[in-house]
Amino acid sequence: MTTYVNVLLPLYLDKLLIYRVPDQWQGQVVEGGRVAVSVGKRKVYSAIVMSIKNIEEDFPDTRIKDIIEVIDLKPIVTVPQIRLWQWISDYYISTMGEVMKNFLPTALRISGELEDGITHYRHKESVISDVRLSTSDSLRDENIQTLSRSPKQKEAFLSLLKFGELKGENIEIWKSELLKHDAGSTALRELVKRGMLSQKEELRPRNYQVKEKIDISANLKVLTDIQKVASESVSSFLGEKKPVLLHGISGSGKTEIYLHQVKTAVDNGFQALILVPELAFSTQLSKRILSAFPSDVATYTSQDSALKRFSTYQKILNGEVKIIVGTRVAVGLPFDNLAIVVVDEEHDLSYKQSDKRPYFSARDCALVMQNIYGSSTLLVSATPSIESFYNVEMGKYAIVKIDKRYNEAPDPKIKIIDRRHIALKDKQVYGYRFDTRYFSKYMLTEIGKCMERGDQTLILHNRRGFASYMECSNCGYIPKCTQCNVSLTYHKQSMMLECHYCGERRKVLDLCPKCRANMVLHGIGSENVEEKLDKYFPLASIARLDGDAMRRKKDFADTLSAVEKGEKKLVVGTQIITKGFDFPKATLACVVNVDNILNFPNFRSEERTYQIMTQFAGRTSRNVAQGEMIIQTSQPENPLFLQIRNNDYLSMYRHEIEARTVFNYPPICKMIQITVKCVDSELLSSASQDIVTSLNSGVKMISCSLESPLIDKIRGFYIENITVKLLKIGFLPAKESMAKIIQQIVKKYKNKVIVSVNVDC
DNA sequence: AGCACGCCGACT
DNA sequence: GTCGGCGTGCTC
Repeated sequence: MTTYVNVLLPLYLDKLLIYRVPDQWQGQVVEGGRVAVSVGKRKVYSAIVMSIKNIEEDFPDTRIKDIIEVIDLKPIVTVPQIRLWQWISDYYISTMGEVMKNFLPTALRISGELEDGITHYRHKESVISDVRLSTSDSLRDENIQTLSRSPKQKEAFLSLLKFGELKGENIEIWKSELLKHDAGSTALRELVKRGMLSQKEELRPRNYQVKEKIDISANLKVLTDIQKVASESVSSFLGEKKPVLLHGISGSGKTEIYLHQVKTAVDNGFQALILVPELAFSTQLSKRILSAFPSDVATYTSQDSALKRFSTYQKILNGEVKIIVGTRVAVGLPFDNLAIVVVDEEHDLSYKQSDKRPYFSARDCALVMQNIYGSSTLLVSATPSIESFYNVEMGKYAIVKIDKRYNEAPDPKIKIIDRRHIALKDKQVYGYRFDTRYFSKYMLTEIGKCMERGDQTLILHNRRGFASYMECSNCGYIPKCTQCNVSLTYHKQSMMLECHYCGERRKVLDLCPKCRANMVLHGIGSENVEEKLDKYFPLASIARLDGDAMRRKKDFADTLSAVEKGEKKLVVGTQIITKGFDFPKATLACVVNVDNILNFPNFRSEERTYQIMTQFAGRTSRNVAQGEMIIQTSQPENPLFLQIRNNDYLSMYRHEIEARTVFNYPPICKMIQITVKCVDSELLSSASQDIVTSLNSGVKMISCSLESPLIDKIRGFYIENITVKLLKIGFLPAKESMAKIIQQIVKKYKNKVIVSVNVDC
């Protein structure tokens, strides 16, 4: 009788591998636990045991290796968790190995190599090497006496007594812990020399407490009458196991409502998951959620340290934590009795993983989790995604609306300015030529008034850098990236031309390299907006919050706290300033050029513009006073602006659904994007043409079109997109035939072109 | 996806 | 003679 295991490896592999369990590990392997195995010639991985088989005679295949060791005696994954992973792998046309790689914290993996037949590897997580210090408890007073003339050593010794734990006759503590409590390492060395301390190197479990900073005194607020009514109808729909879309304007207290729902679940002994957008963690939102619950709560995001993620993962398994506040990766955690999944800011694009496989949507996972875990789904937004609202209209979701603000603040006043007239009309007033092209007289006047009031102004500009591109005034030469088909962005502060796609940087050119004529600047970036405003309002202190500023974490935090304190009167920023930061003193929001967002070539750009504008306007309504938003555009006749002004979500929705029906876009159909990349443009076009042909003959679909994207070359790879539209079939995996054909194609063109498939993009 | 194996050009 | 280019095929 021999035991074999089928294991899942964190590799791009769509099958399980079989290993033999040698006698020494008999009876110790467990389904859902990890084993260490060697793969190929020299790699060692930790693999998850998916099934165990006992067979009378030996397996015929001689390639089968033995497992190296058993790592877990208890499962580290749960059955529903694996079912969700499997759904993600099937639906998004990925592999289980990749899904595992995406969701299993790195600390639960092994790194190692096989050398000369000997395995050198270590568990990243379980133990770290530390020094255990101990001192005799009975000699404590005597020792303190002796140390009276060595203040440093005495301090260290007292810390040990204070923070150490009593173990039999001795008081013990880990050295690394003690060093955190004002004990110097020299002092400790002396104490050891004097014989008052003994030290021993030991392996220490890594799973020590990572405490969240939680304000225990804070708790859930009592709901207002309006909130109570909404909360009760949410409860009753969720009771019927219907997903609920909670549609409430900003400032209506949606957070309080879902926190009460979460509390109910946890009070009944269940787990709860609150999903938040990626950027929400630098904002008030996560602090507010964390402060609402005195214990049982942990965060889980890809920005948390590996150690912290490991610790949180274990705590969920051990039942030490009931509530998870996390970004999209948190859907892959080992829940087992999950009662509710809340998706806050449900429309946010960061719920879709778009930078690496699997290209999953955490919002859609939340709905699938309802089938897997039996949990309820609560989607929350002030500006729901068209998809979710469509599902309400189709009767799949229930909707609960709140139209009233918590503090009864009036709607912000929204003014639309025609950019086409700015240069002509306002030029004479200011006498400048260049500068007045970008700010209307109205906008500048309002900013001035806002400053006089002592309030803050937020200025949104969706482009980083100083100028979009440089051009030769004589021959029209434009500096472009060598690796990507885009013009380089001019960054004045660093005096560099930078590619926003691959990061390539070059020195700024003063003269055209071809004809030695002067170079001129075109387009305006956030750096330039900041500079221009500084000219108009020389006495104001201006903060810039954009990707460039955010890269330096410390500076960003400093700027943010200055902004939150109200020290900065003008705040210039890219999209991040529209998200959940609190600007307590902001009463004016300006959009320099909304067309940058609106003209983005994507079928969702109008929806996004509506969402961003509404969210941005909401930044000014934290106050009781009426806020104002000014939007500059070259197409004020676009009905979208009327919808934004009137806060008329429904009209926007109807308009969008009509357009998407005519042009056949989601949510009317299911859309899959296949991206084909290759360094050789000829090979690329023949391969992608071939892919379209085989899809057309093999899959039943509405349409399949091939087009070059706007940026058709990035990092030296030429790119073509194939857009496939299929009939909507809910959350069933893309038709098996589709997946199969795509897999065949990927195989056929392997090492020639790179094919990636993005479902529901 | 990695990564090793394998078969042909320019070098100490 | 060898180093190393990247085409091909496998991972129990």
